[in-house]
Amino acid sequence: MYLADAKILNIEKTFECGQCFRWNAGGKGIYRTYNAEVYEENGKVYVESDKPLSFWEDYFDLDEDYGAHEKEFFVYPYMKECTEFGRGIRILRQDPFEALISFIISQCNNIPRIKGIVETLCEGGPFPTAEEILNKDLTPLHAGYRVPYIMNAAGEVADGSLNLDKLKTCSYEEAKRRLLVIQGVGEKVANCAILYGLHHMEAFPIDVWMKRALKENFPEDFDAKKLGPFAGLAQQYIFYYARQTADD
DNA sequence: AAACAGGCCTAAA
DNA sequence: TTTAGGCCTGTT
Repeated sequence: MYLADAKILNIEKTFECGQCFRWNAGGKGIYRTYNAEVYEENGKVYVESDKPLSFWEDYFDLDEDYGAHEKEFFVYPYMKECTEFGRGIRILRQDPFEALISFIISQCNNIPRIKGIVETLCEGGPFPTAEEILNKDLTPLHAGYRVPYIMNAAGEVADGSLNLDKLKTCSYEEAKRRLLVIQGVGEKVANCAILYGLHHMEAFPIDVWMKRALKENFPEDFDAKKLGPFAGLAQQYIFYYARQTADD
């Protein structure tokens, strides 16, 4: 199925900019995850999957014209090179529960290990539901102190005290206030869950990489709010640029 | 061997 | 309101 022009959707950047953990390179220009494959051919991006095209158009946020929002980023001149470098990244509309659990796992971990733990949790199938997680033995994850955090979050979702779908429709502030109550969810994890899982585009997660990038390349009085309602996209450009140009 | 990795929690000022 | 130390585990 034809999905998008590769200029609009760059799959390599989108899957490797750090927002998701289950898409993996499956050959030249091909990315796979459970039951789906996305590939690029002659400047066009295609998807093969049981799910309908409309699902993927939504998943890749293709209705949104990112170019129209990028102008707001340039209140900070450094955003020019970040944006140029990252253009083609789409902020994925991921499943909120999967995003929440994945970013709980991400704390104080590196990407290969995060991916390993998430894969083990999925056992080759779809991402488990909250109920399935509660019935699982998580020992094989070797996720250490994060395990009780995972169990606790799954418990809240399973018993209905945390309704993630509802948080999609309320304000960014309200969603964050609710998520911060969960044990193991702090400012950073909450913002990741909100941006990648709830798609509130003003969320601006700051991790150690972002902290360094902001300190080195932006004024002392940097304020994410000045980037406008799509600050989360700006964050992705900054983060991706910082990581890709790091000399390690 | 010791330090660190895409944080968070708690205790203490 | 900010800061230090501990936390599971795997890798360098």
